Amino acid sequence: MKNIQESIKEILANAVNQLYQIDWKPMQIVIEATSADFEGDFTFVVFPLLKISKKGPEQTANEIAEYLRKDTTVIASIEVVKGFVNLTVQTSYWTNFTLLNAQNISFGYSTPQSKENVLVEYSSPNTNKPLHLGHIRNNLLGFSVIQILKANGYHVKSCNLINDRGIHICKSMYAWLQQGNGETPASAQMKGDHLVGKYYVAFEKQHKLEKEALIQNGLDEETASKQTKSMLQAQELLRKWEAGDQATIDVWKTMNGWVYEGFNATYKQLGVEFDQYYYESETYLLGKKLVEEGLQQGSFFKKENGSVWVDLTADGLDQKLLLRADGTSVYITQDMGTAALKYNDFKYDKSIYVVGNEQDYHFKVLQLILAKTNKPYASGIYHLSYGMVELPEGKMKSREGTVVDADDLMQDMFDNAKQITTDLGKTEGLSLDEQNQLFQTIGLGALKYFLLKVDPKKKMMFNPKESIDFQGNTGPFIQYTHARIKSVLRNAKDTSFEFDSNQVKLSAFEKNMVKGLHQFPGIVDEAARDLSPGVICNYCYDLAKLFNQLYHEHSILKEQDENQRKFRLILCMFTAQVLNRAGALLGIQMPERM
RNA sequence: GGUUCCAUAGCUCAGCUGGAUAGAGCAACGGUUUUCUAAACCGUGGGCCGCAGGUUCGAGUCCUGCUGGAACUACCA
Repeated sequence: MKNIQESIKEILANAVNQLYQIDWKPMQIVIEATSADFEGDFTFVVFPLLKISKKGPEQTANEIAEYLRKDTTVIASIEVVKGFVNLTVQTSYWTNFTLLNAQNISFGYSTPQSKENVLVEYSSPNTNKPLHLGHIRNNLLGFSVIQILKANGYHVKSCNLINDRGIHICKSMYAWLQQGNGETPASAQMKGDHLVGKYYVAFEKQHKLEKEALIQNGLDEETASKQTKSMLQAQELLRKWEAGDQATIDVWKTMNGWVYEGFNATYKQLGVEFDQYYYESETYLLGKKLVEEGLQQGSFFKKENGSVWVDLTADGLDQKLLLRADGTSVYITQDMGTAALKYNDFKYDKSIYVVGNEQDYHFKVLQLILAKTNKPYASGIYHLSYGMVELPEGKMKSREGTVVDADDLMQDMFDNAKQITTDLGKTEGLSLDEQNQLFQTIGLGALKYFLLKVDPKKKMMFNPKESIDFQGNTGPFIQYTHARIKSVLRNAKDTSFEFDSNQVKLSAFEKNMVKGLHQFPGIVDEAARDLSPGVICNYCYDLAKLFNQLYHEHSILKEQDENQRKFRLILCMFTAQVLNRAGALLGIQMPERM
């Protein structure tokens, strides 16, 4: 069945061509959903036509309306308001649409894996400290974007690049060696990532003390920062690591192992996963090799001290360092290596990096370098840049302890969900396991919706003092709507859907509901185009709102008219289905009851 | 200094490629349950859409300038 928008465009193109002797294709006709304040389903704006019609807006609109009224097979009625032609579609279209799609579980989704190969890299943590709220935004965004792309028919794989190497982990290692007394996650009764994070903080504390002492002795801050005993020792560990010193590598492996265990627990709770892991310790050497190649091709150049650079002044940027004078690699070197490795593994058409907007410059540089060295995958890389999560006092900073820990936050959400659910007396009849499952679902639903509803590009505010809402435009509101529908469906005795759909009359509420459901495929498409889960969130909220209005205005199970009652039940099924599918795109589960 | 991004109700945010009287939630106040889940529904108040120009039949949306904020501009990752 052709979709209704296309049909209307055809009809309009036909009308306009006949009336004004032009040759417009249906493609050129723009229609939009009629504003709620007016009668109609779709609206055609005539202003762009005025130069051709050579008449006023109202007169032109009336001429078109007059022409369209001759054929009522698709369009039932037309109303003209100033330059706007408001079209009302035949009711049978809406009822048929509902019957056809209510039980179609792939409604809104494209044929699987018919489009390009896309690789999405997300999460990409450092291994010296636990995950925080910023990482949660990253993880949820990455996961959701993957689901959205899959729903649109892309062949998608995910990966996580672990920054397991570098001065940051050496800092934790040094502090642990100095102060740890062999402490382990088991002995400390602490998640491994938190334990390693504890030593990172300990390092920073000691480093700060030593730095202040050096400043007292007359050194400037920058020099002092480099000259503390802690920092020199951490640097020494990094050198030993690069030289392959066994004892150092053993400590490194052990501590990273603790961190991975901790990360995996957090990932599992968040519900995110990865097809493939990459480790910086395994990609940076390849990066170095690529720099050497580029040097020989003449894409890069060497300075007197032996450091290697790329000149991007022609592209409006500066010169950028690729290898230090001592031959060690920098961040971009490693990313060149990873890009090559990823392409080799996945042969992607598009490679999406879910990384914060503080690295906009970095990715601009990376893309230019890949293009300069004629890599076939240069044009396919795309930086999905998202804004920082800020606290009322500003940006989160690990070393200053102003971070909202991921595990703590999830625990808070769980506790809040438990509190509210218990207060509302909704734990009755549920086993302890079922209760915990429910608190988890609701708590995470609130958190995920809270983070995903904001446009990814924009920075967002989180105030730890004000807990995340469970009412209004929130995840639990949508989950509640789903549970409410499921409750109605459970109570429905007559589940046969044999009835005369021609007898169904659509009230304003029912029609709004159907129109809302009708939008879903377009929304899924839009979310993929913009790589924005927020689009899905807004849609879920609107749809849930529409259902609650309908629910309040109409009785479903007690409706006397059998045709009408059965149609409403179908609408319920359809709505629950779409909420469920839309929730899946966000990683939000829809409970059967709550 | 340079580059990029942002600015909408007291607060947190929507507003699709320019379209009709700028919308939600929270917070405040008031109402709705003998009836399918009240985590709901309805209502009231609250806006020079940062400022000034420009393009257009039409600008929160596009262009220019200005003000305010953020990030980047490291031989850190």
